[in-house]
Amino acid sequence: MTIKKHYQTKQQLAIEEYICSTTDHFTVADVCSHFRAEGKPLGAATVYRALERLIEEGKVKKYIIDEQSAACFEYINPESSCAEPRCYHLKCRECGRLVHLNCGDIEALVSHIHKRHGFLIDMNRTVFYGICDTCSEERFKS
Amino acid sequence: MTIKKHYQTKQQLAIEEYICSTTDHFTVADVCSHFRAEGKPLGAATVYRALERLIEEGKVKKYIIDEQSAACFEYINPESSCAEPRCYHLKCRECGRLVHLNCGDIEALVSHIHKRHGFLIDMNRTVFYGICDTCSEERFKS
DNA sequence: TTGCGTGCAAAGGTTTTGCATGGCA
DNA sequence: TGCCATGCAAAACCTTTGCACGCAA
Repeated sequence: MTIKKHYQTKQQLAIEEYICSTTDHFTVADVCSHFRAEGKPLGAATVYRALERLIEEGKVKKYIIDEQSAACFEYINPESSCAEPRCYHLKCRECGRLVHLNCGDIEALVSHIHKRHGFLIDMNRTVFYGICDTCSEERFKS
Repeated sequence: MTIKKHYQTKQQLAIEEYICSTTDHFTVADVCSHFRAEGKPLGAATVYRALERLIEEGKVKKYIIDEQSAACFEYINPESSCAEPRCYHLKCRECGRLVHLNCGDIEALVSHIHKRHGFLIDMNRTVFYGICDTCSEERFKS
């Protein structure tokens, strides 16, 4: 296996700059329409390929919200707590909020499952789905 | 809103009988090819519609494994362990295999995160991504 | 007889791939 | 100059929908 060279292109920089400016999650269609509106259209394939690379670099995460709508992506700020290896992600199904969690118990579980069940979980690719505290309080009120 | 009548057809009975016999998860394509092999082909639309109904009835669960492969379904035997909430899913990024895991430690973690971090994880929607034992052995060999 | 279910094909949407061209190093 | 990235279109894929026909009740 050979190491692939990585060229830095205008499109890639533009994409990264744009997604850095987003505070929320975005889809490939969002990125495309943003650049189309600026008169500098980008092919969807280019966006998919750029995001794929950013995912490998750990700068972007991909979320499956539901299987027949477009995938959601999110920029991971390298200076935020997410740059730490002990940062796990919880996604609220209700409000869509992404919660960061730093919890040693998760590491313990990953270790346990590796030793006892032979499966090595990659927490950078895994997202817990559920309901956040705010939304569960909302539910009780109504 | 009117209540819809529910006709019991041969196809629906056949589908339910087949998926009862599965111990694992299955896709719509699996169901179709099973009946095609038996010389009694079923339209995919029929299978989707039948499963949709079974989901409403609580007999089947649908898992989103990843957004561009087919959805996974699973029969919920009312008497089996899967009726319990202790059935978790691990997806191998290498071979794509979906592994079932029954591990009390996961429940403990879910409980811990709920109590200490206020987030209620829904394990029916959460899939752990990683590398399975078979694939990690393959890696060391090469 | 009523009206739901089926089956086929077509449409819908997202994502991937092929290939010629353009651009980075 | 070598090779990767881009862009366009086509393909691949899963899933839904429309419509005529069949079949359960």
